[in-house]
Amino acid sequence: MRPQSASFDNCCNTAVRRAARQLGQLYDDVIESSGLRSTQGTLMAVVSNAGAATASELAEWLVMDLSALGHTLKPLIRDGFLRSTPDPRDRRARRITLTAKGTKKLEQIHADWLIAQRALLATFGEPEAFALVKALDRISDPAFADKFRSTVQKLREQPQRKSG
Amino acid sequence: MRPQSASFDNCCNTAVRRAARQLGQLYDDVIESSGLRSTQGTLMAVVSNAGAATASELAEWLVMDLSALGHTLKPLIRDGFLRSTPDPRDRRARRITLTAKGTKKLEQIHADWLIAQRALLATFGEPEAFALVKALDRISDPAFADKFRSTVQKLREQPQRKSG
DNA sequence: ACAAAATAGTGGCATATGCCAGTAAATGGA
DNA sequence: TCCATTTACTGGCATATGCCACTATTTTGT
Repeated sequence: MRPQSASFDNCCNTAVRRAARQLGQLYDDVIESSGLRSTQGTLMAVVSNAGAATASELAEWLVMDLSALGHTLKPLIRDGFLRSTPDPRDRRARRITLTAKGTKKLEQIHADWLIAQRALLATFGEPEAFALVKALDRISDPAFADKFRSTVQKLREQPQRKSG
Repeated sequence: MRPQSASFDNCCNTAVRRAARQLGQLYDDVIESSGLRSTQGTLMAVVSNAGAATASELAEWLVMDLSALGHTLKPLIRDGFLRSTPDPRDRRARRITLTAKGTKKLEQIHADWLIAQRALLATFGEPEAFALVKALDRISDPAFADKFRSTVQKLREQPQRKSG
């Protein structure tokens, strides 16, 4: 099979999803002994880093739908790794924090993650890996989304204008 | 919030998943009028390109679990875009093909996808976009997965060896 | 102060994706 | 030929993720 239909060549969306599946499988295997998935590890790391953020804040950083985040938080709360406590100053909001159990689990995951990180740098190349993360972060930037959307808008208003 | 916990800095897995969500939302919006998601568009494009591949072959190219692929094929078959016919030469296998309806739908999606592709190249930069796809394709290559796994193995056998 | 609008979450439904167990068929020896 | 193994798929269960509708609060405009 050719790498991809000529008509849909170089589709960044296709490529990024496929790579996400590949990396997900590789990282899941590495942290397998923790009993958690790499997606859950990421979520706990972000929660830990944020300290006591609201679901909205976490969703924004993760570029994730708020309700989707709520769904993914559920098993982690159910299993005692995370806690969701009402914010006394805004009774609509809840603050997401790590429990003691969650903190310990995150440390365990971190040890395994280090292996994965070293393996990635060694097999993909350090500068290449850093450049890749940088490019991906640029795509995840809300400013990129804004620019993309307004460009789509413009392209739709004046269809394929002949150059020259 | 800092870009990410210092301890989990430059996690390629986290970055690629986040970018996948972002691009997914952007591309889904662009092809929204088709009634399909960009993941489904990708799947149909791959099926079209493959001609009459088995689920196993499609799953391999997509770096996707076979049963996961089976699940995602279901709604497209149910809605008449794809067809799954038994292979007479190997009665375990089934050949996945586009229906006439699916072919027409894919053409419609392609027109929208072209807009998204032009917008991506314009906002992210052409050389940067091509380089990104190339890097992602390298990660999706089975050879990369093999190298990664064997490196993990080695790192586990001889933990952080002091250099020098 | 009050009503309209914005914000924060939750629950339901649908697709996306993975693992495991089970079925069916083909393949590879002895 | 016959059985063990491998291959192709299917179904069940769980998480991942998004959209929409709904509830509860807070904020805003007058």
